[in-house]
Amino acid sequence: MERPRIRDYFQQDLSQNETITPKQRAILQASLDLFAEKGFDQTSTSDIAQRAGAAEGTVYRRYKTKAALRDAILAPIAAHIVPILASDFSEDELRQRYPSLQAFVTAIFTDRVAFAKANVKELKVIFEMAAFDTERREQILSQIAPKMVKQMGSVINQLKADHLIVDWPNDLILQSLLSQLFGYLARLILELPGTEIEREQAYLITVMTKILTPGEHDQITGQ
Amino acid sequence: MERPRIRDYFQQDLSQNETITPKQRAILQASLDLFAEKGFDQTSTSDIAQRAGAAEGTVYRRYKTKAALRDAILAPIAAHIVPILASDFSEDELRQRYPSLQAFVTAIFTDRVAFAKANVKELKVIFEMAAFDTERREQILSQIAPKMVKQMGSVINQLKADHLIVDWPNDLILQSLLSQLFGYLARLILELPGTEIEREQAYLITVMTKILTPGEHDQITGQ
DNA sequence: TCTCAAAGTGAGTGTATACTCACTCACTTA
DNA sequence: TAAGTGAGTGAGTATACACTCACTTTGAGA
Repeated sequence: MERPRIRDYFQQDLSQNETITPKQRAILQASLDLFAEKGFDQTSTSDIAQRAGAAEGTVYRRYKTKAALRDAILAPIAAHIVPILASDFSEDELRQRYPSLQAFVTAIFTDRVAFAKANVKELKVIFEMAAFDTERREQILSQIAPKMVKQMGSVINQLKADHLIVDWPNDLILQSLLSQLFGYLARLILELPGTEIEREQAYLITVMTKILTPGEHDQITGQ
Repeated sequence: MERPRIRDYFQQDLSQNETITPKQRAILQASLDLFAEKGFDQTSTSDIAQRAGAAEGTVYRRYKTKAALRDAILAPIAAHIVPILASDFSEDELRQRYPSLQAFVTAIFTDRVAFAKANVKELKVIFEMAAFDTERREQILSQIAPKMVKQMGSVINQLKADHLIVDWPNDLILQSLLSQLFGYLARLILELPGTEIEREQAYLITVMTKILTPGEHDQITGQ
């Protein structure tokens, strides 16, 4: 495995923002926690102040509005976390040819799942935003989607050329893989009764491999 | 196809509630639309009154609180729509043995997808609730999940006995199928750039069939 | 020890909005 | 036609909450 610890990006980014005081850090943390627990609208600024052990005025010292506070939380997610989850590959990885399909699937998804697990709260907040802020959703998607299609696309094309995977349109392939990934993440985020997570993860990889394996049933029906 | 028009349940249920006046119906419809467009918290009762062409007082004549209004919308969804989507089969269908895997998958999902399409707004509202109302989510799930596991389980067991599908644990099979279904629904609900929906639907069935088809790669790895 | 700037404070303010209530009006029944 | 009923109304109320500002505390540098 040996891949860089992706989870650090977030911490990094938060502390890079000039010098952030302990109080302000507490406010960010409390906001993130409360937004994830109750949702943005259900969280009042006085809730935040209370949880952070600060006065309400302190919340407004750095962030002019409640929305700006939310944005300060979402910014590093949009800037680092989402691209990582959605598309970024190291150059090494892109150039590498995968010996087997299973190797590819394992390489791509293992660290992403681990990363998502480490950032459940952030994902919850960003999903809430994505659900009703149409404009912002489209903005983020328009940045992510083409990159993802392009980067994943080149790997997929390689695998296709090596006859390691099924010959379907790339967007359809991506859709079914992402569905599996998000189905799994949904269980994490919503804390659904998730028997043994380890077993699910192994299964996830098996299913994805199976979807991609070339075979006789690959013709798309009903066309 | 020839299956009963499931989408009528909702209309039915709404009008069954004693005698509902046109104004009250307009208020329910406006609420549903606005909740789906902007979310529950972003919608004020005066918004609703305005959209419905009624006075704000009229909103409160039948529904004592804004939350009660939301519940009046969610109740029929929880009572009919979600069970239909999630589990209910006609007795006929349960007794029937499916000649092929593809026939099974097609039968199960075609009408569900059609049904979901016809109820996008309702699904959006119920998903919003499910995201942050932990208690209610668990309540609904505890009603639905066992029924689904039991009903789908018996069909799955039959198919297993006939060696038509892979021999995985039922919950894992359900999870991967539902992931595909919800991945598809998410595109509908969020109105993501969805090239041609017809193609996607045919693909959905193909992928599900492929996941279920028995084969050599079926051993779950990393166990 | 004093000074100054920045961080922190919390009582106070304006506004949005959930909800109420005294009233009107359309309609039915006697 | 008179009385009664209940749906509909919208100005009014109480409250919660985002945001402000005059003031206090902290701590680094002289």
